[in-house]
Amino acid sequence: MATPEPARPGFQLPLLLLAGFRTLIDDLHAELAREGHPELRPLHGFVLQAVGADGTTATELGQRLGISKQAAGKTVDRLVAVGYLERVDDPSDARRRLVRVTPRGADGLRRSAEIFDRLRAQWTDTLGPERVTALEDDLRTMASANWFRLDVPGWFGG
Amino acid sequence: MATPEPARPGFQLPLLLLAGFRTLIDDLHAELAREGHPELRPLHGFVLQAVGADGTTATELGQRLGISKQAAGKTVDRLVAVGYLERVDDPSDARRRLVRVTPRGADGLRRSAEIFDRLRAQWTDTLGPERVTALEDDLRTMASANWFRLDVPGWFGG
DNA sequence: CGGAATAGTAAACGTGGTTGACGAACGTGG
DNA sequence: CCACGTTCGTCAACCACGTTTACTATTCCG
Repeated sequence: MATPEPARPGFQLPLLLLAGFRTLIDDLHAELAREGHPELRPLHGFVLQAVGADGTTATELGQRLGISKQAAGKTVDRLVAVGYLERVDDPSDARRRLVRVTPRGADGLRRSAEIFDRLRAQWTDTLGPERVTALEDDLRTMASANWFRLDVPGWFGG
Repeated sequence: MATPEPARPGFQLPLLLLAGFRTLIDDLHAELAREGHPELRPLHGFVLQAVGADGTTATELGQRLGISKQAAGKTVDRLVAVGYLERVDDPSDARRRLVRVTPRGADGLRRSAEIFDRLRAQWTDTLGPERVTALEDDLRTMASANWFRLDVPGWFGG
């Protein structure tokens, strides 16, 4: 047992996927902080994206993100506190409280999209466009994506 | 503003990387639970891997994982509670408490490696071996991996 | 109109992190 | 040889993000 375990090939794939994701997210938020959005946390971009331009409710947001309505509500609370979301009463249903993106939230969302585009351009500059699209195609094939709805209205701007 | 935003290409890359990672991790833990390790949580495999065969201390574990020694200590507590790690006194330094993988922990680690190998084989069956190695190579190129030390002794069994 | 379904909130809890403080043990220089 | 500085572990308080259970208020519908 003094000899180290041999390297297992399967271990590297998840680590590399995670490292790639973390690299993109870390770069994104470093740049977002530089552009005036230091409070934006990694999850917030997904949430803002899931709220969408038309607004939504906490319950529907939870369904879109694959989390409970309570968790969605608490996340909305935090984003309201930092000024990226707002809650308004729904005049047509007194039970509902519409969640909407504020102008500041829309600015953060727009900048996030631009930064992600630039980061992807860095990947295509280094690897070549074909390699990046091949990588995306392969991940689309293998990632069952049953843990959240990629095709939900609001994701990727529809 | 009634028209939806056009789809931004940069948004998809991080989502796909995350989806790929989550798919692997979810499949791993579903299989681990089937094989007698339902308590093993996604992070635990990384921690067991980082402890390594020779054991380590909470402080060094924190450095390997890029987290504080307090966080590493609490994670070790949880893994001790479920029987995957043990703490023993260091006879050569009364301040230190060595953290070691128990036989049960070693079993979970071995099964994780085998399951990851099988999952990677599924990827090569679907995409072809060249595509998977190309994907890994490209991620190695782009993932700066400055958020944790991939080359630390203990990671990937050396 | 009354019961079922739905939206939101509240409370308690678990997990995984942080920072600050502190005692005990180590090691080294005067 | 001993006092001081460093290191290891832990405690406490806190935050982010998620869960389940329980509850109220409102709306929908037979």
